[in-house]
Amino acid sequence: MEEGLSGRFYIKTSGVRGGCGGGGTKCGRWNPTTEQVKVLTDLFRAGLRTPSTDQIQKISSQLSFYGKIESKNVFYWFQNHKARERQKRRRVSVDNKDTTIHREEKIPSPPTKHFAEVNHVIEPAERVIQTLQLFPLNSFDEPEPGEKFILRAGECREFSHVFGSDFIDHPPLDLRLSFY
Amino acid sequence: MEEGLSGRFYIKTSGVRGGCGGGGTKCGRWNPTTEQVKVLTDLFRAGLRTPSTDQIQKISSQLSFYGKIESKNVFYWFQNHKARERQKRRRVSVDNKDTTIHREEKIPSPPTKHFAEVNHVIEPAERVIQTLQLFPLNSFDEPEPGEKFILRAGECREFSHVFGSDFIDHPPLDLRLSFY
DNA sequence: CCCGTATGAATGAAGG
DNA sequence: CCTTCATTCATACGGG
Repeated sequence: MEEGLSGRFYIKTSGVRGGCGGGGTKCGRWNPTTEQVKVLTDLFRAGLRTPSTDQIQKISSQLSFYGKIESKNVFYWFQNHKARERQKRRRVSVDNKDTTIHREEKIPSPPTKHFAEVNHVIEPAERVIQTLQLFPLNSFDEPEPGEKFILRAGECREFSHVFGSDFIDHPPLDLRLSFY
Repeated sequence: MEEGLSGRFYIKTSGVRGGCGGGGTKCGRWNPTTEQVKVLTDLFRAGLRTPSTDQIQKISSQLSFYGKIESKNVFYWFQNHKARERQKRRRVSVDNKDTTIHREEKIPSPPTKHFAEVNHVIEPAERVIQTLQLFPLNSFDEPEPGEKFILRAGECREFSHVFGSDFIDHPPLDLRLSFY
């Protein structure tokens, strides 16, 4: 979607916050104008993926007409755009792969409060206990200071202890999540 | 990005918590069910901060049992959760240091070079109509499968067709961007 | 209804 | 090229 202007019509040319347009304001980060985005997108659509330094220069120059912009912005733009499209594609494709165990249509869970409702009821349907064997390997970043655990690659294959150690209200199974 | 997102007239779902899927309602954004949130939170508490693509897939699959969900939702969830925790932590520490004062000064990002900012400003004097003759040579990567065009070295010097092919609203010039 | 807050989503910028 | 961080935008909600 188009940045913050998705709906708002306020011109982004003049940065509201972090805007660089204002008199002598230093900008935190480039905020492309719609025109700039458009051109970049078109170029991308046309097939441009990794512009050379030269091209970046030119594009940047051209786009500077629409607003402040630096070469690196163009560089990053393509880099990000490409990477994200790829990632999106990756995720989507996998999502499509029906990895899901859609049993039946989700039962409309009416009660949805933030904290209340701790005890989730297991529907009288067939109950399936599936093991969430995530974390086959490196998966954890160092917890922020103060974190209780530090789980790292290969050290944990399940969250048995984790879930068991806390006041989890899931059925106290390892990282098994009971579905029904 | 382009995203078919109606930036404006979003027809957002009725807002049945976590029940976007039910009844064929179209949802604008994922609304996690309590169970989903719970599991995610637990995983987070357990120390998981940045799940790999793989893990994201698995988690997503598991959670899809509780309701509609895509991998990107999981991805974003962790991204946001981590960021916000950090942000909160930061706020706190700042608060401790200087209470009341809302620091507005945003130290312009440490001069992280990298790009020899060659950005030259186009003099308002000379009116130039520069042709974006990009792509003098290898500039395109193979488009992801599904890409419409495949422009390669030397094949295209301008994007006339590109721009002309769409509903561009720029002044309908080739890839010429008219500067004054 | 309007507003404040929590949080999903997007993306610029880096680092590796 | 990949992954991660910071920031910002857009909503969903609940309260007044």
